[in-house]
This record gives sequence, C-alpha cells and structure tokens, in this order.
Amino acid sequence: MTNARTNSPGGPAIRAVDPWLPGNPSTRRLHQLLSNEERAQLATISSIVRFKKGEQIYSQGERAHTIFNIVSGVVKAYTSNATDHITAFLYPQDLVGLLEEGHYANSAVAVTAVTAYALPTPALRRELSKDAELEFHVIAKLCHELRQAQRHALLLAQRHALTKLAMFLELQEHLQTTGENPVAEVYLPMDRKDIAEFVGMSLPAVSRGFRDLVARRIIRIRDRRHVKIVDRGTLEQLASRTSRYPLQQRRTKQ
Amino acid sequence: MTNARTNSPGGPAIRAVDPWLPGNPSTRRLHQLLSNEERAQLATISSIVRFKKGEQIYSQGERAHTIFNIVSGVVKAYTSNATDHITAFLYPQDLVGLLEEGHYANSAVAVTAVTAYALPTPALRRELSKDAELEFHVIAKLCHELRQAQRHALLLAQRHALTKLAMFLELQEHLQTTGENPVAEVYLPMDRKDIAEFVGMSLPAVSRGFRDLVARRIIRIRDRRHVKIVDRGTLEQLASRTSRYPLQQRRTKQ
DNA sequence: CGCTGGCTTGATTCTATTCAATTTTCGTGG
DNA sequence: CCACGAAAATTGAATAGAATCAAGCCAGCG
Repeated sequence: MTNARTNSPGGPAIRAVDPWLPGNPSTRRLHQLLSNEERAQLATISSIVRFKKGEQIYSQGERAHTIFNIVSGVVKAYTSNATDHITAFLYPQDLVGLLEEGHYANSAVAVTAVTAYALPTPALRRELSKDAELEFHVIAKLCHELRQAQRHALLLAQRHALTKLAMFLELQEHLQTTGENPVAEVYLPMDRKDIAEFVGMSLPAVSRGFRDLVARRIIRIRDRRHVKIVDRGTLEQLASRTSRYPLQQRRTKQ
Repeated sequence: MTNARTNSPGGPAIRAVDPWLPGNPSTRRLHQLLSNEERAQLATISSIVRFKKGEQIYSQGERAHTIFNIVSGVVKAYTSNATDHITAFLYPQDLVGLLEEGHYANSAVAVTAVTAYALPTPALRRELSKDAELEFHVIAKLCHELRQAQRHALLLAQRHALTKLAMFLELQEHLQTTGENPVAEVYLPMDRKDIAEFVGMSLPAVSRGFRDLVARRIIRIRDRRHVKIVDRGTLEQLASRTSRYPLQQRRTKQ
C-alpha cells in the first residue's frame, strides 16, 4: 500500500440515490451528493492510498482506524466465515470499511489497481459532527448501500442459474452507468470465481450459464471481462422470471 | 391503522451495535443508542400508531411521509417484484420505512399486532439537523441494518436446507436476545411461508427441514411458533457447514 | 361437526453440484 | 519475442438435493 499525503482531484466523493426529497421512482438517478466545499473539507483530513490488483485492503476483525472512499478501481468485500462469500463489489465513489465496534465487519481486496481516499475515523467523526448536511449525505449513502445489499439478497434468493446471472449483469451494468449513456458493454473486472461467490453458485455453473446466455444470443462475450448485452428484452425477462412454489396470492387483512 | 397522538412510554428507541468506539469483537452488545433526552425530543414530533396482525403498513412505491419505529410486535418487509421475497423481519426498536427518492423502497406488513412510533420525515430531518449526536445514532443504526442485510445474504447463499434453517434460527434467536439471558425458546411469530420466503426455499422444504432437525434431536418444537434449541453444538456446526466447490485457498498478493 | 387455511408428507422431476479431465489464458523467464 | 508453466476457465458425466405437484392432515373456528 502506497501512501502519499496529497490532496488530489476534487477530494472524496459519494454517489447515491438521494432518499429524501426528490422525484419520481422511475427516474432513479445517481447523484454525486457532496458539494465542492464538502469535498474540499474532507480532503483536508484524508490521504490518498493505492493498492495493487489483488492486494488486501483490510481484514475482518482488524482494529479499524480508516474508512476508504474509492477514487478509481474496483474492490470486493467478502466474509470468509464458512463458505467464501462476496458481499459486494465496490466502485468509485463508494465507501468501504464498514465498522462494527471499532473493527472491520468484513474483508476487502482490490480487484483491479485501486486508488482511494483514506479517511481516519476519528477525524471523520469530528468533521461530521460539525456539519449536519454532510452527515445527511452519509445517511443517504448508507440507505443506498442497504438497498443495494437487499438487491443482492434478492439475486441470491433466485433458484435458476440464468436468472441469477441475468440479474448480476443488470446489477453490474447499473453500477457502471454514469449519467445518461447506457454503456455499450458491461465490464466485469472480477474473475469467474468471484462471480460465483457473489451470485452463490459453483464456478462451473457460472461458466455454463454464460455459455448458455451466449448460445441463446442474449449476450456476446468479447473477452473474459467484456460482455455485450444483445437481447435486453429476454435478459430482463430472465432476470424477473417468476417460478417459485406456491404463487397463491398473499392475503392482506383490512 | 389506529392513530392516537399520544406520547408514550419513553419515546422512540433505537437498538444497534455501536460501530464506532467501543470494545471487543466477541462481546458485540446491542445497545439502546438514544438517551432519554433524545427519546423525549423525538417523542414530541411522533405519534403512536397501531396495526392489526396482517395489516399493511405501507407499500412499495408509495409516497413516503413517515418512518416507523417499532415499539412492540414484529413486522416483515418484502418486495413483490418477481418472486415474493422477504427482506427482513423487524423487531421492537428497529426502524422501518426505508426511503428511495421520497418513496418506500419495499412493502411492510404487521406479522403480529404492532405498536409503533410514526415519525414524519420532514420533521425528523429538521430534528436531525439540529442534533449531530442524534444523527450519529441514525448512522449507527443504518450500519447495523446493513450488516444484518449482509448476514441475510450469507444465509441465502447457502445451498443446504438445514444450513439455511440453522442460520435462520440463530439469527432469530440473536434478535430476541435482550441483554444477557440467552432465551430458552426461539419465538417464530411468522408462518412457514414467511420463513420460506425469507430463507429462499420452498414451503415444503422448510417443513421437511424442521422435521429433520427434530428427528436429529437438534431442536424441539413445542408448537408451530416455539422452537427450543436442544443441541446448540450441532446447530452451529450445521450453520457453518463448509461444502462449496473449489475450496482451493485464495491467493493474496503482497 | 364440518369447513378452511396452514402445514406436512410422498413421488417425481429438474437443475445445479461435484469430481475429473481438458483447454485456454496469462505472466515469466529464457 | 517466444516458450513454458501455472492458474483460470471450460466441458463432460454422474450424483445429490431441492422444487414441484398433489394428496392428506391437523387445528382453530364458525
């Protein structure tokens, strides 16, 4: 881990859907929540750190002094409790380093080369307590991550390999969509094993899944890490495939 | 929904593990985070609401004006997107009513009779912006819910019915543990179908799962909703059963 | 007392896991 | 730059386990 006490392009940034006031549920837009002033303010207490591909960022249970804010690159967060399980893939403008009583609640590894701001928790706390607006932004981000985790859970609850993979691709695409343009290709920085651990299936099943999606002309694979969605209609249909035992309507008294 | 503008026993309360300063990872204690003053303060902007068993509390996509803080009873949060899927069971001192751009991000139904504080979001925002400490507590609670969601995901990623059920029982037991005493019996307020939707298996599979746990003398079932854990050792072993394809160790450069 | 809804159980089918063998990719050193 | 070796990914065949469909059971309630 390289550590250089430099303030750099703009300062920390947080990307999320604002839970509070705004608009209509279909337009769900990701915003950069911090103002330039806030970013500058946070920059004063943060330092830039770099990690090589595959490098450990922190480990579960370690004393936590730092929260990270990704500038570039991709990080995976995982728990190695029983079966290895990837909790989330984290992209630029995400916060990494969830705490639990002053210790990290999961582990994190750089999937690609990563640049990040390191925010010392005590200084961060101090900064937050000075600025309610800033604190709101953190709350917004946490709500966002919570929803994200719930979508992940929804994915894991699916029973068909293709459904899971379809949802996975849509998730990744969504994460990579900045602003308007709906990226031509989904970029998959992680390897197949990581995907398997994220979607909760075996590695061969992931492999077969991709093969089948290609065979059915739903996606095209340029290269292990670049997937083009050819037939979005069918993909969405797969992703929301409803086939679960008792589809008897649920009652709602009153 | 009965609505009575009364301030009542103590005011809103939040239960969570404090992410920040404290202690050691094994002791992980759930605290009541709000001081009496804070609770009183929140009580002034909140009203008490009651829901009957089975009553809808809010629905996904609705304009959200209110966040709920459970006083007594149990709530289930779910998405009905594709396959029905229960996101979480919520207990007293939890916050319900996750927002996304001013709309509810999921639906909620009372599993038992429920009493809750209704906190109007604008007033809540105002109150929060006046009090940084209070805001910290909300952040702490969100971190807690996030971890909770990740545990749920870990459960869903398991492939064996018994493993899922074992984890489920431990989760519920943990939620019901107040303070020191490790409750004699786990109380399951939800029906088998709810459990099925939470753990991501079919209803018959849940039924068989419980039957097998009983047959193997790991639990005892007094009544549909009261389960006693007899052989905690084996249960934990099941819950952390490691059987997943390529258990080759993962490398970590540097 | 019989009905209803939640729950259990049985038989079959389906799909992903597993184990194993093979191919491809990629990084490294000659 | 190419050749090699190791890691990643793919593929095949057999198996295990849960979903599904369907029938029966039990408890609570009018």
